[in-house]
Amino acid sequence: MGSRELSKTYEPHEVEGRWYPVWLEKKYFHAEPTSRKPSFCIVIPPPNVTGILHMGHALNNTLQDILCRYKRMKGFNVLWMPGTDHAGIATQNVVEKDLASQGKKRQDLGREKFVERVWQWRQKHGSEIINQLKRLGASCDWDRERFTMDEGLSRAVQEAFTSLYKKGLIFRDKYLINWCPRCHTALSDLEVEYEEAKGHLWHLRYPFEKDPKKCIPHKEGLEYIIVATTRPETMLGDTAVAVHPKDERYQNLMGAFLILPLVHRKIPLIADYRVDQKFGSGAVKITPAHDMNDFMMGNDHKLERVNIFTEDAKMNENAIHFQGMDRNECRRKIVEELEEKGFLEKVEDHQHSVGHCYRCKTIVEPYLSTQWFVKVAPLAKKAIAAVQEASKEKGTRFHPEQWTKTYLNWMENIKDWCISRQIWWGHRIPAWYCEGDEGKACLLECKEPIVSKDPPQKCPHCGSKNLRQEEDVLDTWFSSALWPFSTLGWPDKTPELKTFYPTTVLVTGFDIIFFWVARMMMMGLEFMGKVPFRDVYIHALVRDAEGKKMSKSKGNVIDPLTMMQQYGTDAFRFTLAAMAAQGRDVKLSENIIEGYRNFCNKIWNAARFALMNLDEASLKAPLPDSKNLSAVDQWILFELNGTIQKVTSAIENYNFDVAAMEVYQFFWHDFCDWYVELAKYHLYEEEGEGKKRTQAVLRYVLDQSMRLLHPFMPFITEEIWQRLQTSKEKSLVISSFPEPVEGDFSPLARAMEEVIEIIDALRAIRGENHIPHSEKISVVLQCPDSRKTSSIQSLQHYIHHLAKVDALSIEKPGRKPPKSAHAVVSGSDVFVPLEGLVDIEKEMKRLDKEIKKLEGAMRGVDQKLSNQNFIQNAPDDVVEKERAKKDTMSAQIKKLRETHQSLGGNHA
RNA sequence: GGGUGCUUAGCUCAGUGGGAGAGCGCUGCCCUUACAAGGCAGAUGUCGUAGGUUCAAUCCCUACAGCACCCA
Repeated sequence: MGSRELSKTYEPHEVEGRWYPVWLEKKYFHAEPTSRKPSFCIVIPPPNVTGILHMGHALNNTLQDILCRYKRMKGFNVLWMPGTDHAGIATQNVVEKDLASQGKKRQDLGREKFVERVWQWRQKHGSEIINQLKRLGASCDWDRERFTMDEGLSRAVQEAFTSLYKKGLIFRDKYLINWCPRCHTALSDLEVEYEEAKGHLWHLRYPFEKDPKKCIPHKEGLEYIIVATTRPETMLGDTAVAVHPKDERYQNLMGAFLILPLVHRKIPLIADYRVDQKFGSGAVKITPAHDMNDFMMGNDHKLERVNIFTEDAKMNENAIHFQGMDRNECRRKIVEELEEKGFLEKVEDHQHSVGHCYRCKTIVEPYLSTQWFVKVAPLAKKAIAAVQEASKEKGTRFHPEQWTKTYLNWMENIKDWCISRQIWWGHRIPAWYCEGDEGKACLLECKEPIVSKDPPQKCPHCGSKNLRQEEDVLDTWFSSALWPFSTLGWPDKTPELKTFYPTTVLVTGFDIIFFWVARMMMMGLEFMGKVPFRDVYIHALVRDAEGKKMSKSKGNVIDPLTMMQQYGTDAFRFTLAAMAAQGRDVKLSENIIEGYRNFCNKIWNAARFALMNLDEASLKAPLPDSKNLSAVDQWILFELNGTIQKVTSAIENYNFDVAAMEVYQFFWHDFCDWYVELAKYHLYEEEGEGKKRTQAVLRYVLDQSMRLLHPFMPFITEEIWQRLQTSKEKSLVISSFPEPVEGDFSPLARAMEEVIEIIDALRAIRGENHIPHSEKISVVLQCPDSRKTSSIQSLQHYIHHLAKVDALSIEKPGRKPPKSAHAVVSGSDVFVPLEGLVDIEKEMKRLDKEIKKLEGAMRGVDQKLSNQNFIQNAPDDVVEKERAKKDTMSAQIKKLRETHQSLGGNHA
């Protein structure tokens, strides 16, 4: 860092490798609960331990990092709690796949060896995504990194489970659950993804029982009833046919019996209000063991449940001669046989949605089995209230607010949560079953599971030591639900919990509001008595340029690591922030990132310019007292102050895109386009005070800009900022965020605005008349206001400098200079004599266009002012504004017309 | 079937009850000693359609169309 000079072009890699190790070494990201600063805490949405960084992570963590870095600079004790999630099914699948490549199955290893193997896998691959987050610049407190399967978090899981069980909020029951026949486990309702699929609707004939003693007489000729189904193979498990009780077609048939084809089981025709009369024939087959609606009807009508599948979704012993077949094969065979025997009425095409496992995409099977459930209704009640009654002081608020509805709607219709999984990788359920001692009968109570944090020594009922632990593990989301407090040390009463709970804000995507946010709300309120976070910021999902979800199979994945490699991390992060408009998808394409890479280059070169023009003395110089500052200095400080305010309020309100755009606009278009160009006059043309003052302001504004940009672009800003430093502060990470400079800069800033306007007008004349840059022009300014005249006079060197003017005369309004281009700005007239310079025709065209534009605007204003209702009803200031507008415009039009005429035009 | 959101410049998207914006792209000029990954200038919009509220609607309300997503 010896040299302050910067290389000619911005090379992100040189900069980005340098600073992160320093930040870590100095422990800038570490938070202590004993700090006296106000606390700010975010818990990271833990990525899957086996995962690699994708665009979703990149966006999610960039936004969190912006908040954390901003708050750190604002003087908060910032804890960004990092960690990873054990991702039960996903991780088990990955390791199983690895085993399969060696021709082995997990069963070959046995549970213990297999779990050991998964731990090895984690050891090897678990740090990959963490390193990628570091590459992104994430300012997490890595000393506190947690994993959902580590010891402390496992203890939290056991504590939570036993506590909920004791309260009756966890129970075990035989129920119809979603079963993945490939993963071999139960799934919660949320873990099933529905997809529209083209299928068929088979209309089957179910004949009535002929035995008159057991059969109510029915309409002549009606010997069978038609039922429609999308899954004909499930007919093997039918135990009834249901119709709507008011369906006229079946009125005299209620209570009749049917004979199930092929199986020859006698099943009743029942009446139930849940049947849709309009669907098919109005009669539906009821398969309580394989359909959720049928299951509920079966319960109410006390129907038998006949399971026809094995755990692999193959046909079991109840499937007569179809036993052993795969469910798809069975479907084909059964349809064939039904048709052969005359039971098939017809087949229609049918669109319906089919549930798939969210981990392996296999079609899930509604399956009857004994599982553990969380009774969520009582927990949801509090979680609803905490959001509904949220205020500044308590509860949880969603940003953008619209997500509140989504959350509440789901919470209010919540169903019990199936939490047991038949896999090996995860938190094994802390429940034991008494197997009883040999030759001794067990007590009835022994059938109850023994739920305990520590392994029980003996059965509390019969004293048997022959106990068997529950084989099932818990849904990964069960441990994730505890994340905001388990990571802070719960169930122990730690200082961390006291200082950082409730956490300040959760940043996540809308796809896991139900999976995760809702469940954390319930568990946080249950175990901590307080909401887990005060704010929830929901960001968009990253999609490709066409708005499609990125997926490997579609091949439209943009890899964040490639983008960082190619354009630099800072540019990439800034892109994500700039595109993170609330409530929208982020449509990402490479050329946008490229654009922000160019912005980085601009920053780099502006800094390069500054460093080339600053010496050691000016680097140490404080910002001069405001009364000593020039108009251009005051103007840039005025703009800086506005930018600081806008950026601050935008970040505070999670408007990351607004914050990014504001600072972009300021740095490029105010600082680089104008201030730097104007400053060159002082730096190149002056010596002494004027130059020194300009150097000090240049350094100050650049320094402040680096601070404003740092939360978005941590690396390049640190690099530049360090080179501006002479002592004191050690790192931008722990420096202070800008506050507006004190002083009223608006009068001189406004004077400067007028000068800028004049320069703009001259540039437009030059540009449209194609007067080359090398050609100097003479300018006549006519200004009726004497104060304005003197202010322009004192600032005229800027006009000379930026508009390449050689002769500038400032006079009272009078005779128009002949053969001149003419523009009207804020009350002054700008003339550029054109004789010998350009074709007069061009200038006439330009004037004509300008006049037409003004006339168009004038018409609108006139329309309003001639409307009596407008004059009467509109607020006075609005009317006044319109009047002033009209005056200015008509004066401008008049002047421009005159000039047009004087050049030979024929304007009336 | 229920719900939520979207429709603004060629593209991607901001935005507001009183004169339509940005980035990219496009056109012209310029290698002006920080930057050609740049500078200066310029062109482009019945703000989805039809009604309504209002002095005033791109913005608020209603209906419709199209698109996206969530839930069943």
